[in-house]
Amino acid sequence: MPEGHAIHRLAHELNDAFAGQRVHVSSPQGRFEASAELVDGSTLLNAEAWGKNLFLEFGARVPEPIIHIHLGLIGTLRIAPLSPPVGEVRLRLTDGRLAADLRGPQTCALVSPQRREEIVAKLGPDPIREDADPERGFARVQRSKKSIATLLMDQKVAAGVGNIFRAEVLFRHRRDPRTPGHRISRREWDAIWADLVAMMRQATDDGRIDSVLPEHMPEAMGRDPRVDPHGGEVYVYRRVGQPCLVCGDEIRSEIVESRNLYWCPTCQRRH
DNA sequence: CTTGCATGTGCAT
DNA sequence: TGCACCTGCAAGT
Repeated sequence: MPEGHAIHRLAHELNDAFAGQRVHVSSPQGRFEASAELVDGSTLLNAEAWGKNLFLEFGARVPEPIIHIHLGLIGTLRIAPLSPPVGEVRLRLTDGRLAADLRGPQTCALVSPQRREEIVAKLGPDPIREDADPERGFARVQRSKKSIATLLMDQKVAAGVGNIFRAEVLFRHRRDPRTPGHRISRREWDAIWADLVAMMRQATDDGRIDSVLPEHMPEAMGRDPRVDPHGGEVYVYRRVGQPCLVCGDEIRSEIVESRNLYWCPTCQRRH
């Protein structure tokens, strides 16, 4: 579920299902019960995504209560026809026809508009948002000795980018993931940013990450047509030991800062 | 049945 | 750098 595109998609789905309506808000599991009661029966004004963060704005009270949700690694939020909750449902929104169930989030908290601004202020530009300023991301990259792979996972550099997008965008730009940030030129950053915008917005529309370009389609390379469990066609993500779709060399992986990093040692060089 | 792993983050050491 | 946390699923015993 949880890279930025999935959160933006969820915001759209929640708005389509509930925005402008009064909703019943509950916490079947109980862990969010007191806060759920405070907004129960009020109108969902808007659901908005910022990077991997989701904000649900409710009316009928001043200041407006906002539910801040971050799915973390394992959280899910799914909308389905109303039926009795199954398992550990932290938060449920329902209009009587559809129900949105939140499970296993890293964060589900009632916050004030001020608090929400503090959370947003800590984030860098989000490629999916129209208001994003890539300059802020480049400023951090340019003065850092950290690798571009590490920097792309930094939410202050590009909010919403996760392990799949960082691996795929670096492949698409033939860039060695270990290249220090200060060696990334302005021109290259602009190209990487533009690609993140394109890939992440497409993924938001599609509900899956397809990074492989038409000229490298897996069929042409004799690849097993089964797509990765994350639900898309990728060049390097989780393809350790398999042949690169471009050069045929074996895709490598290494754990960097406790996350798996994937890359093609032949296609991705320090140039 | 048990273990390990996952598209993530923050805090302690 | 390591670990805790949140949950579900797949693979192993």
